[in-house]
Amino acid sequence: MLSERRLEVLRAIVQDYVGTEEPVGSKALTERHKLGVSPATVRNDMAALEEEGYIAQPHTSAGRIPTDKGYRLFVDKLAAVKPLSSPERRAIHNFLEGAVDLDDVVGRTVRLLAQLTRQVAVVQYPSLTRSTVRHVELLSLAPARVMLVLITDTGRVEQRMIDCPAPFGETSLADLRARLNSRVVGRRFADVPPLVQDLPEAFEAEDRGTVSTVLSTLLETLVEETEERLMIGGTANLTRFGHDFPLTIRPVLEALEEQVVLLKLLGEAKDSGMTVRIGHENAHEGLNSTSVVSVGYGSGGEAVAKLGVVGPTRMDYPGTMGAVRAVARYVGQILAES
Amino acid sequence: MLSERRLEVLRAIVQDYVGTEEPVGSKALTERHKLGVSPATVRNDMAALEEEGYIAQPHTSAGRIPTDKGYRLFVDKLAAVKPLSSPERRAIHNFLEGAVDLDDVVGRTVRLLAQLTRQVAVVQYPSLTRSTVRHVELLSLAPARVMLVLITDTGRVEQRMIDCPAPFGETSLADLRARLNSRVVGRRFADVPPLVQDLPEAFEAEDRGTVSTVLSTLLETLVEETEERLMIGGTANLTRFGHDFPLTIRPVLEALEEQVVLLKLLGEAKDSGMTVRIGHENAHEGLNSTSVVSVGYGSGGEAVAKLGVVGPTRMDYPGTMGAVRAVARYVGQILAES
DNA sequence: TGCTGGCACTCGCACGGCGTGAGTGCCAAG
DNA sequence: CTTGGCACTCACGCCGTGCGAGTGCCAGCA
Repeated sequence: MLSERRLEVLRAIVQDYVGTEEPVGSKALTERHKLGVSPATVRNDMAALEEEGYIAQPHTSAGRIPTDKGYRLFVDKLAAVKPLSSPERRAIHNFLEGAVDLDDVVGRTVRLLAQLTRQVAVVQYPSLTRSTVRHVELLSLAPARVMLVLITDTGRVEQRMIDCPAPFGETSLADLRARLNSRVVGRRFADVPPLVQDLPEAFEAEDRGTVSTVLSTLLETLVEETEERLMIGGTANLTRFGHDFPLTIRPVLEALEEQVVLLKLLGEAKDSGMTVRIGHENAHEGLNSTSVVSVGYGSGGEAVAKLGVVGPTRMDYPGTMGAVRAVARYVGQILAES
Repeated sequence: MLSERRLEVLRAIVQDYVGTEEPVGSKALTERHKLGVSPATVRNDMAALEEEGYIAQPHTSAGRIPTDKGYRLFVDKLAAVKPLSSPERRAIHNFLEGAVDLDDVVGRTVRLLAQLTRQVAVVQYPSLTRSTVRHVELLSLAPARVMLVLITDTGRVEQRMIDCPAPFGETSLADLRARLNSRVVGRRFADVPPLVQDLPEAFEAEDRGTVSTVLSTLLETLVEETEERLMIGGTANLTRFGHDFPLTIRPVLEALEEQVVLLKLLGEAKDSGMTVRIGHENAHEGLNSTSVVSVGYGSGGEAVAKLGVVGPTRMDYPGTMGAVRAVARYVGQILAES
């Protein structure tokens, strides 16, 4: 177990390195932090910390920088999430307040988060699986062509074109629309399937094929079409990464373009509470020199999607975590209102 | 007027510089191209071209590189758009063929274009103004709350929440829905306003306020909500820009994040035919060292939106223009089919 | 008049040696 | 266990040099 002071030294190293982006030495440390000991002592502590793998030197006889393991210890034990100032909170609220629809909410959130953290922001659209049905609409576009429109409580709208096996009359359509809505409105997606299973039986034999087709399309939309979408922003902040550019930035940009990768990334995070993945903890290779801070958000008490930021492992964890948490809360609030 | 050979020299300079990314000298030129004259002659020609402002030397006694003006002359007079190979065409077609909805079409297009040109691709969603109405749906969510859903022939779906001035019955709603659709389905957006103007008169006095509200929301959606959306991709290709990184890439990433800037950029392009804006011809400062190749595309013969790529001024213009034009054609085709 | 080979000149760039200084590890004393 | 002292180590920046690609000019030739 590391002594109290050694942890303090680690904390100081992380803070200084995050601030200056330069390896930090024993002398500079004692000058900037009142540790109450001499540089020589700090050197001993540093040697111990290095032994344990919490810090490393880029070159012999240069200062130390934290390792992934060091950052991990820092966020787990040494860092308190920094709450935002109240002007900041107000700014967030005002900024999100003006949103007119779901796209706008997500768009504003992503810009806000990018600006606040000065890093790359990722916001997942509220997931379909956990939300509830607000309305199902059926439109007859042609005798044997129906459009299914699904509206969710988070304001998301999905539409599907359906080619029916047989012509389907207006009255049957209205009947199906009414029955469908009376059964599923207000229900969570996961609960829908058993509720509509027996619907075909209520119809004439000739219509049953179409009803089944519509139902299966609806279920597909609910389940399979839980293909999550997301929005990213603040990629320009990547230029602040480091001086050794192309090598660092390239794989990150590539990873960000692969929505699949990002979705997996967010998916791996805990469902509740904040998740911080540091450097090599990220499965995707391109993100090995970045950290991802993510958290779930939702309209009710429950999380329906996740948002977060991607930045260099050398980031201001307390500040970033504070911003991410605050934004998630406010977005949840906004979603609940609309 | 420049002699035939001098134009030929300019063409050779552009081609070589695009290929090697290095200033090109007289000797190298004569070696790689059979100009039939000696380096000394080429030197004289280069001096003349420099005099006219078509090329410049980065440092005294280094090779020449084309100026914006030089590229302009090149694309206007010296370059033929390079048609794609037929395997490439087939690949485009196959890749776009599988799209399931509008988002998917746009997403695939942007990835395709980025991959093909190895640059940043920008695709505008089909504009609302020029398309036609496929269906208007009205849903009663609460006694005085109506949702308006607009479906366009390009597959786009827009929804709006409407708070009614007075409760609005199901029958009135059905009535309005029927009348509305019979008048506007198949119409171009621009033609809709006069067609619905007198609709309120057909309703009871108590409903007129609501009908007016719905109509004005619809018109707003049609016109004001022509706020174009767009999708970008291939930002990772920016890393191939140059060696003097952060300075070059930063403003470009920033510009790309501002959808407004991009929309203006595409808006400035000609409505028909391909537009190439080179370096400082771009109004936005961050894009002064990039060129933008854009073209309109549409489902019918007419353009409904634009797409293009953003790359370094030092780009393969013939190839890029060929790819952009080909992709635009195929997308138009796909849109017409669906 | 226009093209060519020759020639002297320029200057960016890569290379190698050198001095500097921040930072380290070790040690002996408090 | 802490502290001051001390010798050692490199990364980094600076500078001078040589090289070579490229230029401009000029005189000769078709």
